Amino acid sequence: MTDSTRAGKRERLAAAAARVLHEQGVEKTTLADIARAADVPVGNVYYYFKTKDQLIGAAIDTHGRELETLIHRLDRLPDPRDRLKALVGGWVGQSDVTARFGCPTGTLASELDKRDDGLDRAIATVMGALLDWMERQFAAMGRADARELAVALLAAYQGVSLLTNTFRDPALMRAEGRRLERWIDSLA
Amino acid sequence: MTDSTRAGKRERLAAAAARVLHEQGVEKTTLADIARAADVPVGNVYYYFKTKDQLIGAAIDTHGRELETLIHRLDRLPDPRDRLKALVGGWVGQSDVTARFGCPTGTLASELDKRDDGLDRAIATVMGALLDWMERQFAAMGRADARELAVALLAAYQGVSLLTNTFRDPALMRAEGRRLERWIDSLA
DNA sequence: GTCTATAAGTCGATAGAC
DNA sequence: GTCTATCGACTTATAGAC
Repeated sequence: MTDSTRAGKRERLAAAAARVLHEQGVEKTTLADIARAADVPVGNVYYYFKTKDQLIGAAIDTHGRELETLIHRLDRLPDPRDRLKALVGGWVGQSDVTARFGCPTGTLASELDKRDDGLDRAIATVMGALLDWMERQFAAMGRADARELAVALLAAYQGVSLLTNTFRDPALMRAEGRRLERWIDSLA
Repeated sequence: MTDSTRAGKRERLAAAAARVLHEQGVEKTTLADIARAADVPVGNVYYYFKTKDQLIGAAIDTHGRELETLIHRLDRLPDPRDRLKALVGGWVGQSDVTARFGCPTGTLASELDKRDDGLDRAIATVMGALLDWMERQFAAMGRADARELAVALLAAYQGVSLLTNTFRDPALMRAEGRRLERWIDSLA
């Protein structure tokens, strides 16, 4: 089998893992679940990943790259205020998925914290990259308290994602999105 | 064995479950872990609870009663604004525990959502009771948008709890607490 | 390189001794 | 009523056939 096919299966497994881990949670997801979603035989997973942890790590990397792609798209907007509001708009656009499964990054971070492996540091790095980007936008708006505002905005999203998921009500996310856009506009 | 001792063991199991489930997470916690924490023989757990789910349900009830006790204490304060700020102050006081294990209610809600049983509705009820109480405080302050403000405040706490836990940094919770107190004061 | 069969271990739950 | 011994199901991981 050629290297390209081999790489294809590896990537398929990582992408399927990212999706299934979000929907079912880390502990409830078996390697069989991921293998089925990726259309790869169960026992064959270990040819590509030595342990389940390594596969989870690959899923985190995949998720991190998707988040980077989103950030690069937002960077095309000239005004940092518009970039932040576009980010909020993207969250609101995902409110139905969030009501069912929660925020992909947040639920993963919450679950991985309870495990002994070092994977919680990997998801913290992904979340830290988003936080740093948000801080740069607030700084470009001339705010001296950019870091604190970035934490507040990301926390507002993570929190309303949890409530949206707990009460299974996408309207919570939509209302909070409107409130956050007004808040961004109100900042000097 | 008398009924009082039996009730004592039941309550000890439920209280130990609430504590261990918060620290280790639902899926990582075995019945042996809970039995050990409650100082009850492992197999004997099934005399008091028919299934693991029933024991988790009892832990949720215990947690809900603790939250009710807190709310009753806050209700003694005459000003609704002071009640909300005292609630925030309580969150900040728990920032070290939150950095290690996250918010007890939030992590439980996030984990139970991934399970098939109906326990996610039970924790949603607990969280809904807190949300309703917060709404009443904002309404007493004369706010027509009391519900939306209650969602925003609870979301801010849940979100910063997740960030505090992910980055293992209690200072995040303390800074957000100060910001939220200023925000409450700023409301008409 | 790819996949099947199975080993090894864990956990929830039960049967039955005391 | 209390507790021990153990069953049965499930999951990760490996050995080895093709």
